[in-house]
Amino acid sequence: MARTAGSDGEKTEAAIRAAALRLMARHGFEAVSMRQLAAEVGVQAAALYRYFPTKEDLLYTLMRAHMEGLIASWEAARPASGNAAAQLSAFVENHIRFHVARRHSTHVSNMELRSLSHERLTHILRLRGAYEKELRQILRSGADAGTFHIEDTALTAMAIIQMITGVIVWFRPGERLSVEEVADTYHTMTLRLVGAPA
Amino acid sequence: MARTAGSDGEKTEAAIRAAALRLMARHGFEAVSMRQLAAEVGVQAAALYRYFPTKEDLLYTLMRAHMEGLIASWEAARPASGNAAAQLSAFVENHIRFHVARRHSTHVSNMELRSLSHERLTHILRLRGAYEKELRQILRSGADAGTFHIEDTALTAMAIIQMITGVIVWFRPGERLSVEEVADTYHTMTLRLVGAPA
DNA sequence: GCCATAATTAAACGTACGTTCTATTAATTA
DNA sequence: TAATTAATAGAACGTACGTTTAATTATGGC
Repeated sequence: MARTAGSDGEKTEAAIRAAALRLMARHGFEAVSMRQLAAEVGVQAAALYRYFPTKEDLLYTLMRAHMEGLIASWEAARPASGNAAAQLSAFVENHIRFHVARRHSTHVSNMELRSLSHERLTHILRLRGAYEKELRQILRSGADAGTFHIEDTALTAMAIIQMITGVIVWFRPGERLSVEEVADTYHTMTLRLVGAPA
Repeated sequence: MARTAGSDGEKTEAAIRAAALRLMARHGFEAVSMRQLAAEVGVQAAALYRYFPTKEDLLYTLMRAHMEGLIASWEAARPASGNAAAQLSAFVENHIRFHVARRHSTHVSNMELRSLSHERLTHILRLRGAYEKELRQILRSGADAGTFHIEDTALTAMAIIQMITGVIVWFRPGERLSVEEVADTYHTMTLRLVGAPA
């Protein structure tokens, strides 16, 4: 056999991406073979190479899409003006909503950095750094205005990011709490964490 | 060649453990081959099988040691009495000190759970659950006493654990901040997070 | 209906993997 | 010093990996 009836490049590529995220989130990048991925898509392994030149290219594409999506999401959600507390609330809410809606992608992006080449790792880390800088700026502006009480901006930013990213480790949609409730509680905790008045 | 001059089982096993933690923390469990590990130890791959029957056994041994060490460390550090705030401070400080002192072990224990068999995964998660329960009890007692203001105990416990475990992602000893300063700042942030009075 | 091209299969390549087997040497005990 | 045991080396086994090559079939424009 060769080309199959109804085959379509765009659909196949999308199916590969989705299957890769699903499998890699569960088993890890190294543990997922190209044959296993192809089987999940319903295709032969060689067909994957029409869309991604190497396995690492596939990983890099997925990670870049995740980070660029996160940054774009924040740019769309960021309040045009408003005080630091409002900006921080928007940041926390956007972060949690984005990650909960993309569990697989988040797991892959957080766990598989070490499988990237140095060059590509650097690029992904640059994107991540730009995103985290947004949070540091919010914290600094709140501290300057006297709204927040912060000992160390960089350290507090890392603490907040780790706290709110960690949601996806335990959160399961459809269980005890809804995304809204979770986001709301984290938002409250974050504001207390930075010493903002209730 | 066969047995080498000065070879000693205890030393070799300790060397294997240390090398495994170092390599697996950097490259991940799946990416480290038994031959690579053996080379790091200065031994042939077959020699590893005298100490660990399979690669997964090695991982399990390392993870169990990490979790049991963490629990033992907390049991030794836990204040015999004292209010919830003091207990929480001790918990945060112990957690950060323990993990910073065991960077490699922590990375492996946090990242490689999916490489364990179901049975062994369950056992490690049980240990982790027991440890986290300690924190939830502290939070609950503080909330009951009116010292803490907590919306959701389980959620707050996860948020705190993720925040303080995340230290090892960015902390590098010998740089800008000392472990003492980091632990101190996290301790302050944690108390604010649970609404404890300054 | 023909032709260019897009999409895919089937088979193969070389390599590396986890693990096992057997032989060999060092240390320990008697 | 002889016998026993502990610790390792070296080679091999079967399997699975990422990737490449060549052939084959479906699709869409004329």
